[in-house]
Amino acid sequence: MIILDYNDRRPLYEQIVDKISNLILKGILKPGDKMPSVRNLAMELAINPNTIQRAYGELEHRGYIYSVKGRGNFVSHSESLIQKKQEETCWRLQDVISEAKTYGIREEKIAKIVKTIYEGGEKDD
Amino acid sequence: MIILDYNDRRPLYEQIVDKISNLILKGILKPGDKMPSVRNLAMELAINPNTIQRAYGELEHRGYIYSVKGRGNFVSHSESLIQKKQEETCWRLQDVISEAKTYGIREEKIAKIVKTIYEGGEKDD
Amino acid sequence: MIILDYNDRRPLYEQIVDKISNLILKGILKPGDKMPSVRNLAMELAINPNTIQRAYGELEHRGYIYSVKGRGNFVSHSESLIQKKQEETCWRLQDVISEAKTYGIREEKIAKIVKTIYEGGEKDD
Amino acid sequence: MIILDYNDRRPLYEQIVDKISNLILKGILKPGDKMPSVRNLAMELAINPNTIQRAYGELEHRGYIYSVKGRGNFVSHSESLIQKKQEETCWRLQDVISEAKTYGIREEKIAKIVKTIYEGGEKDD
DNA sequence: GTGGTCTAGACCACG
DNA sequence: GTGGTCTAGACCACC
Repeated sequence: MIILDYNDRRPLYEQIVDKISNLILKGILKPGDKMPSVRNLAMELAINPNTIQRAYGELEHRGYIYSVKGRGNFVSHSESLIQKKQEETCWRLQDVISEAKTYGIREEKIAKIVKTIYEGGEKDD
Repeated sequence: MIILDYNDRRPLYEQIVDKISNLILKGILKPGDKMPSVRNLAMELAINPNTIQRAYGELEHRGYIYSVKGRGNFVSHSESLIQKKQEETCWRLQDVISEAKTYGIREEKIAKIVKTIYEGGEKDD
Repeated sequence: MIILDYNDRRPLYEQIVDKISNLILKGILKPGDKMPSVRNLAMELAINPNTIQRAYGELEHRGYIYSVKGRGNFVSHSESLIQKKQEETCWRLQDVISEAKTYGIREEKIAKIVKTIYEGGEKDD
Repeated sequence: MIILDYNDRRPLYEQIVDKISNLILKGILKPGDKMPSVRNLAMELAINPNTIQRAYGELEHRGYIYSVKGRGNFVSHSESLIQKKQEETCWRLQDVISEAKTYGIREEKIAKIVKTIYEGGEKDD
């Protein structure tokens, strides 16, 4: 379900946070679902439980999951999260498009990219 | 000419590389121009000369400048660089737009963002 | 009668101790009343009987209830308990008010809060 | 400057976060001040550097400090923080006062406590 | 079995 | 020297 990239310069725990929060935002992990236990996921990914712990801590901090001692971690019943993600994505869009303009990429080129993505297919990291 | 952001979590040398390469790509620093000396720039930015050295090294590595022993560093007569930058930007565009699609941002929304950026002039960090 | 909050980070048994001791202090459970049996309450709350057992143990330890072998648990004929609770609350009052002072909350503000609470009736978690 | 209480049930890192954020809110640590280095503070408190690291991480997360790699941690130029603290304190005030009412503490009693604290002295944990 | 905290010690990147 | 990440292994509280 999660694949770590050891060439990625970002820390492992951050990769995990990203991957899992995406799974939640996309609805693959649903509110109330039980997350894999810290130790299990650590084994599965062949990394130290502390690293998972940290990722889960961050996810809890950001409101994606909540933990119940002695029971496990669960996906939270978040609502506004998807909205927040959308806003953030809009900011990034503006950044990249401004950059594109600065370096002389033509407006039509962007339109074309948008079109191929929204019509054709997918691309799902 | 360059302002460092100490809150930025990226290393200083990377910020400098970014800023200078942008100045070159935008044509503000022109091919053949002499770069400020390592020691001068270090003084001006109030940081360690090692850090400038490293930034210049990286810039040379990427082909933005070249150094002449005993004379200083100079902006390269690069052409393919801007093209490379454009390609890179295109990849980022595709990434972000795919993400936008995934999280349910509508195609028109993006078109609108593109339009406002390409019509009104703005944003030139 | 009791609602557990799985988001609360405190242990379940502590929540139960709190809730029940409050019911006793408020006079909703009266001295001599029979407590629900461990197994019944466990079923009702859909949790492990061990947890109830532990809560009852703690309540007995604090003098809120007493147990009679083979017959069940009963609310104590406590008097000093409410006094103890009052004292404890006074300490907390002092703490919070001192803190309020430290961070520049004005005396009148507190007076206002006290007034609204003691006049309007409210808040009975 | 900081004293740890090993009897306190809260984790060490949380105690540290509390203590330091209070020092900042009270103005004892001023914006821009350099924090003690992770290793130094760890030595001074005779605990593991990781624990300090975690406390600093949390403080950064909450906006009290910011870190510059290779340079150190610094108190941030926060503004709204004190306001946030005040609001939080107000909520706690309401909680405790409601509780006081529930357990039959008289309004005058509270007024008296407030008065002695705001007139007489201190109490500064 | 679960999560949570802490220690000890290592390694990296940055200045 | 600084902060940041990760591992290994321990111990605790809770269920």
